[in-house]
Amino acid sequence: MIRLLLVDDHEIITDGIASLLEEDTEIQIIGQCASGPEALQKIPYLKPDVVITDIEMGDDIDGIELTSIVQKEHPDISIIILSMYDDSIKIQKSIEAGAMGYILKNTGKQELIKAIQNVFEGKTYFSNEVNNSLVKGMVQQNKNNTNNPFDRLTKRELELTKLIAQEYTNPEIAEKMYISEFTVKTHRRNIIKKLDVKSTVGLVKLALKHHILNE
Amino acid sequence: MIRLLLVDDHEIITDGIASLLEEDTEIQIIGQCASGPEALQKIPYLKPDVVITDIEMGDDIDGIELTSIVQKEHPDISIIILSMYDDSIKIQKSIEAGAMGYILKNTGKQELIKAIQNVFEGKTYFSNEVNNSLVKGMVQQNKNNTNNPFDRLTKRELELTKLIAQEYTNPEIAEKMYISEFTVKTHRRNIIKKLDVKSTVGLVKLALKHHILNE
DNA sequence: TTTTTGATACCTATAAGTAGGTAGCTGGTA
DNA sequence: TACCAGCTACCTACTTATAGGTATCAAAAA
Repeated sequence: MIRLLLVDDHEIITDGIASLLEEDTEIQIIGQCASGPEALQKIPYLKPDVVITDIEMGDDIDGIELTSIVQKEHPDISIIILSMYDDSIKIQKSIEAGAMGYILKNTGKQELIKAIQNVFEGKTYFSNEVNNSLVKGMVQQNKNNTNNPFDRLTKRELELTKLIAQEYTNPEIAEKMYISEFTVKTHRRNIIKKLDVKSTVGLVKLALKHHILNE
Repeated sequence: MIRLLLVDDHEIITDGIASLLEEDTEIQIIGQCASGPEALQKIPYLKPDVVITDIEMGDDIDGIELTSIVQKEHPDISIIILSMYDDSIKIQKSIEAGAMGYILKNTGKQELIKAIQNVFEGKTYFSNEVNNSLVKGMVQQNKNNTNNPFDRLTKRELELTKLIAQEYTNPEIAEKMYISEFTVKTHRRNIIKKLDVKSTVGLVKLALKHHILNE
């Protein structure tokens, strides 16, 4: 018997799902919440096995944040995102938040039940449609990254940037690159100017964003 | 007519594919290379539309690096990774490098042709099997991230970390948080000690890894 | 009530980073 | 041959960050 909690600010959705699943002998709807805060309040005593939540909700806590909090406080609860959107960024953020499944609101009853059963068993459930959107979005994100600012750097500048991003100090970098610390400082200045960042922090952020280290 | 270049250090693979596609009237094999460097040498004069490459090759340049270089120097060429491995990390790195497709070596002829046609048309092609591995891997990676070092920080420390990662200086942070610069410095020291990083660079790297900014 | 933790604030001292400037040498290109 | 970019190196000057230490107060927990 799977204890299922539904979270969506549209009652018609939670009612619809409840109605859809009412004949299922293995799934028991133990509650319906209209918001993230309400869900967080009720989870400790309702003790669901699986939570299905929408992303967009009217209050401060959206479904992704809810997922993150529930994951942290109740790691045994499996969470499925139920969304209208197959937006790749949202899918990625849901996974990062700890969701075990992501299905769309046009999903049929059979797939819904499959998703619930899968995550209850500790597996993941992402529909083919969601998978395709995710991958297409990742490829597109990468294309939007095509204009790589690090292409503006010379070979030595790029080498030096990698060492900065690996937490070496100027004296350490000087030693590794067989140059003087004066030269390191000059390169740093040129790099920061070329990349139009405020400081080393901005540089490191950009470097990680563009995967200049193979990590 | 799609001009196709094959890159794999196992001749039996490139021969096999060539043989498989020889009856296809829309695809022309214009070359077979046994290594990344060989491919990079030949691409400028062979001018393929599509490159199919393995990942693991004996020399310094693997298929992912090859993809990255080809993408940069010849952005009109579409690249498909052909691999034995459905390893999520490799799939992600392939996408980051610029691959438009990823198929496994157990792929049938029809799917191979579909992949080639798709990427030639500027679309992506990732098999369902690859998609599922990618998503499962991403979820698993996220689970491995569960032990979030930032859980060790207090509320104020976390708030201050976010401001550091947003490139604010100590005086700026002091002003934003209504505290003295001395206190900022003390917090910084405590944070760096708690997280066991070398410096601000390490802190920013960890912060980005754990998505503490909503970017 | 006592202890602990978190937040705040300050001291001294030093290292590291930032920012402006200058200049010479080498190799590649026009 | 002349020019340019990249690399290297140094100067002055200042800001910022790091690192060690100390201490008080308030709130929460034991």
